[in-house]
Amino acid sequence: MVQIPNTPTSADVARLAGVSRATVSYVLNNTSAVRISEATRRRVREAARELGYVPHAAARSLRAGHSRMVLMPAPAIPVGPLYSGFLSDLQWALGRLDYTVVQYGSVGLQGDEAVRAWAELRPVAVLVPGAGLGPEGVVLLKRSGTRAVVTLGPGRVDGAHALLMDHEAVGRCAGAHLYERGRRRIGVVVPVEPGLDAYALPRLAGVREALRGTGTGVTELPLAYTEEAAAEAAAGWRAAGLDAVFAYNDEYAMLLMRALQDEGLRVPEDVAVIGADDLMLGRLLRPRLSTVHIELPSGRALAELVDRAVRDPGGEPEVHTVLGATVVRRESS
Amino acid sequence: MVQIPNTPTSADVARLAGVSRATVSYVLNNTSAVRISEATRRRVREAARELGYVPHAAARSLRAGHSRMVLMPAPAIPVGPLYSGFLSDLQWALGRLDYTVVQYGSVGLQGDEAVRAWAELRPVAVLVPGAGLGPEGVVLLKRSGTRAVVTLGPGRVDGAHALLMDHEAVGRCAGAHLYERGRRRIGVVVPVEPGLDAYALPRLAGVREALRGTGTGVTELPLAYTEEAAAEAAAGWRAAGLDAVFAYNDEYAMLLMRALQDEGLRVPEDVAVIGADDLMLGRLLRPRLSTVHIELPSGRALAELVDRAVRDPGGEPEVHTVLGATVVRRESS
DNA sequence: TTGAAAGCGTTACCAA
DNA sequence: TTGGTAACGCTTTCAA
Repeated sequence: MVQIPNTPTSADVARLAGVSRATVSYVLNNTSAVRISEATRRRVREAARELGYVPHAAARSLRAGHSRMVLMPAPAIPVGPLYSGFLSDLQWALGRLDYTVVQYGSVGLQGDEAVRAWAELRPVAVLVPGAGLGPEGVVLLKRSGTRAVVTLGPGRVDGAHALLMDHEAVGRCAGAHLYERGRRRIGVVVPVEPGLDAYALPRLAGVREALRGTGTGVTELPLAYTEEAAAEAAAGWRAAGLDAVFAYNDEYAMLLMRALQDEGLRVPEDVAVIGADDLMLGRLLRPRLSTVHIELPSGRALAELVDRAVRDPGGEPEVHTVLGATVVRRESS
Repeated sequence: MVQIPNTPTSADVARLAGVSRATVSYVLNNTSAVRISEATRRRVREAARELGYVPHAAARSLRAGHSRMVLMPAPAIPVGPLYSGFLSDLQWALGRLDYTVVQYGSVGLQGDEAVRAWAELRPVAVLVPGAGLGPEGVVLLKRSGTRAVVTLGPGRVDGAHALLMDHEAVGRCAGAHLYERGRRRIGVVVPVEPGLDAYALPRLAGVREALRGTGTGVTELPLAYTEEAAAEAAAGWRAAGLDAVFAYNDEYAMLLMRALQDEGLRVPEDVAVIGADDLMLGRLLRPRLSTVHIELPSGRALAELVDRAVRDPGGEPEVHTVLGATVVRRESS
């Protein structure tokens, strides 16, 4: 008869090896404060291997009073290659520092509820992209033992470290560039898709700021990511009389540029188009798409910030302005 | 003097409310087997709120002997909108069933090591995309209490449930379509980027299968995702004499199509091009890009599979072939 | 060099 | 209606 195999515990390993649980712990954790004979070590390891023993992280961190888990809410919207690469880097760098990165699927959880769910896991650090965390959230996390809270997004939050992703700078770049190219009636695409406002509105504000006092008109253009919406926007273009558009990012730019061309407008003669994110695909269009190249912070730098913050939880919150924005002019502007 | 606030435990809540820890647990978990007076309930809740009490998930699952955590390794490569959407759906659907989805950052961990790291968290279920899990991994996970292991990828693994993503079908679709359009010398792009082989090779195999016995030549085309690589491939095109190409996906297709056009080749007259994934951007090209539309399983269906498997861990592994593939002919083929 | 035992925060059983 | 207590798996201090 087949025995349903119960999950082996360190006690099982101890029994099989003929030692105490303490000894098992010493051996498997290479505790240097205690000398264990080589023979015993082998017996223990062998027993662990034989049973397929895997330590229980919950029990361990319960006993230890802390974990090495860095928690991030999983992004709810599709992220581009830029951010994906950054995430991979970050995971790698934190892994090197012996942290474990875990993305928590918060889909469907609302602000405070989500924060409580994160806090239940007692992560040593929490990294929050975007703007979904308020000061109360930070307090709640710290109360439940989180040693470092880092936001990465447009604004800073009281009590948390911040990597300020200055999306206004993206808009400023684009706005200044279009102005310099002689454009004076500028449209700015603001996607209607939910969840993008956190980036789109600062970009719009950046354009406005760059053009303040120049007498240049800035028009907000809500746009859905569909061909129909783009065609509609293009159809009304001549009436609106815009001579340039900053299209939020390269994808919206490609969509809109095609619609404009189909409407018989010449790019860049009649209307200049610029995107953002410097996607490879933008170079393939004709005319080649101008874009704002965005430089994210290195994963290593962020990992080091996290590590510093964890080691000195009482320290002043660090605030870094990251995100380099530079115009890459191609042919569409 | 400011007291460094220790994380409040249920004992603290009990003390403040003047009741026992047991009562606190009853109230906060709405245990229906026990009747607690409304006055006590209020006192307990009030105390919990005041202290900012958040239960300790590790302690809870240690006591309970199980958790509701569904673990997935975090994808190491950028994923497109298709897969992102699927992930969001899945998280939402599992959330509805009261599971918590956690993506484990496995960057830098090798096969067995990664599996052990997952097992340490004692997830109730593990979902593994791709082909990184072997039968020993499944055994290890089950031994440490994982009630359901589901792979989602090209092949099945002993002991695990499988959602077979039949990428060969994608290739078969594309191959059959190109043949039907009269093409007889077909190239198939295989990205050189690491991590894509798991999808690219089955797609190639699918093309081969579709054309077996027809006397149609199938040529494997390694390609990097850069303009230079694409230009080089295009430069050698006439010599190779291929009259069609299935370009792995829409992004590689867009890249290659541009390079071919720049080389003076007419699409689709001289060479037919088809991609896969049905990205919006493919519709914006001229000629519009033909593609293989891929239908992933619904998040709800997978969530239900997971739930079934968790409830009946002894049951036979289910194997479902998912991933509907249909050709969307536009103008490039 | 090894073992016994305490305790981390919870919950569930059994008494009161 | 409420409280005491044991147990989950692990690490670590203290004692042998």
